[in-house]
Amino acid sequence: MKIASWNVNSLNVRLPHLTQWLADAQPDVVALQETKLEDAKFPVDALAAAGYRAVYAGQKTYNGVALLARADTQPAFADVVTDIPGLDDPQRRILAATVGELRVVDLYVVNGKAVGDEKYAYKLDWMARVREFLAAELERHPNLVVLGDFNICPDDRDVYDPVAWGEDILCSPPERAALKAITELGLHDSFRLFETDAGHFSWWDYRQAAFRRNMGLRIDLILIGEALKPRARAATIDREPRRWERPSDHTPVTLDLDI
DNA sequence: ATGGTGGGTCTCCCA
Repeated sequence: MKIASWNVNSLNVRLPHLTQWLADAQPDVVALQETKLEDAKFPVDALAAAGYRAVYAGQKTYNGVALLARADTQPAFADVVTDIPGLDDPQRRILAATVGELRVVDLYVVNGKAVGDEKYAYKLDWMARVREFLAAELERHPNLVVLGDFNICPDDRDVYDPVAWGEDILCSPPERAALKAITELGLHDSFRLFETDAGHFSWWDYRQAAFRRNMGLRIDLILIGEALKPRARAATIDREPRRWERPSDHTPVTLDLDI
């Protein structure tokens, strides 16, 4: 099966891109971020027409996450979770569900704005709470996939100009440590099982013709538990939708699993 | 250091 993650930056604007990409790439499970839609406005019918079931946790204007699964090949979603237990947070950034043999956790990690900002403190606290949640999920569900927009570059290979970027937001040592604390639970960055070179990115700023100049970052990740590691067959970053008219600033990342 | 572009509750906030 093929599993994918895509920050669409407004599902309202990007619905035509999404349905085109679903038809082209034929993923089995898709995690979306930044849908920016209230649940009542989620395009359930358009996605059903495209062959996909959906679960979603959205809000107006900001954030919003959703999971899609092919209706013809995948069973209904089960055990849906939309909040980190014990965290009272109105921001819709997490969505967990079981799809057949897989437990899937979709994350839209806090951006953080700038090192030292109050949003940065919220980011680090949120990551620590997510880590606790994932530790519990991993105990219950060995076939765990954690994917989404992590808003953290794992290391300097994931930054177009690591010297210029330095220890700024998305690359600061505390952010990287927070991500490492999650991967050290036994969650592997699947892209790095197949590609060790620098220069592979999933996000490019809209400004300064960053995409054309490949001035990007790799911040969209698909992490898999130990049990799934031997089942991983290929990981890709599909840059094609970033070339389309009026694109999201992120492009889809995928993982093929022998499952 | 600044500003560039794009999204939405659209002359401000967020990324």
